[in-house]
Amino acid sequence: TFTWNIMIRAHAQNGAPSDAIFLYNLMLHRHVPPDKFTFPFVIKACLLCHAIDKGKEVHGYAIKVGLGWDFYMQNTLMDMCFKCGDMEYGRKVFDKMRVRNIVSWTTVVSGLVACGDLVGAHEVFESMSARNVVSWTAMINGYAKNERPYEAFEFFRRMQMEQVRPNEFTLVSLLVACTELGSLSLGTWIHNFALKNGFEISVHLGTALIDMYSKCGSLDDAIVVFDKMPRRNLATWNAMITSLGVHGRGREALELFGEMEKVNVRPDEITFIALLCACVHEFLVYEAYGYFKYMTKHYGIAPMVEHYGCMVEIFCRAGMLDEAYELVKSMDVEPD
RNA sequence: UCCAAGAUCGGUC
Repeated sequence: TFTWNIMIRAHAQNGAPSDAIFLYNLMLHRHVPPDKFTFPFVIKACLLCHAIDKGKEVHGYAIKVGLGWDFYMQNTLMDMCFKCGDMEYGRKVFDKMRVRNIVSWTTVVSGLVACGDLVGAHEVFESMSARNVVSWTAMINGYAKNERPYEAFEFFRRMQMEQVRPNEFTLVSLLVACTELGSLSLGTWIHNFALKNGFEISVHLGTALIDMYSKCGSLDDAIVVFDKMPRRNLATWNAMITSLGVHGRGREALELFGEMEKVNVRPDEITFIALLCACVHEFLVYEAYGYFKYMTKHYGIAPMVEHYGCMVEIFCRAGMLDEAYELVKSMDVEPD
């Protein structure tokens, strides 16, 4: 059973959730008894496959073998229900739980947030007897993502009054709220707060800072953050390239792309949207077409409607209406 | 061996 668990977990966590479910089926077929560790892995795999019915079936089986009481299994099941959009069933599982821990409550809060039910999430949140940093961050993130930045900060204030220390996730959510507000001063305050409290400028925090500074109008601060970051990932590079392009520094955006390739970060479709946008701003028709072709030829990325949109725009601005029309006719995606 | 929260995807309308 131990070995089966390891294998199921490995597949569930490495982008092969259907193989994990297959292994589970095989396990039962060979009469290997699953234990309490098996079920959360399998249900997680069901979540990743959006196989909500299979997840419910696994749950039923867990109950049958007497493991229906397990926190981990029940919490994972709830998480699956909410993330697959089945709010009612998620709540039903929660209501039926005889004992709940803080993770159960927080899972419901973040599940309702994921379903867009901020009112319901808030209600559950207020009825919690204890809240940790994850519970608070789930609410803050919900408000930040749903264009309610003031409430995000109101919860942050309450959280501090209750002496709960924010973590990196909290700060990233607050930066999203700052970006929403367009408030450079508040964003800078969060940045200083992070530095004062000993937070490393990690990949996530750094990328959120670059995005915030750029969208709040301070490209220079974004560049400083980018240059200081000890580690960067694809998203970091995309954020910086996008920012340069948006601020009319398209040439530098293209140069930065060259650096990105030099350090062997593989660009994605978003990188090329950023590059084509940079070309649009600088009227670089020839370069844009070069990148458009290069994207597919060198990286095997199929152009999306956004890429075509950039190309059409740049052709039109250059007065090359025939080229624009030809391109639209050749599209293999639906025009928007 | 197990559970919950986070970032980049433009301009325009």
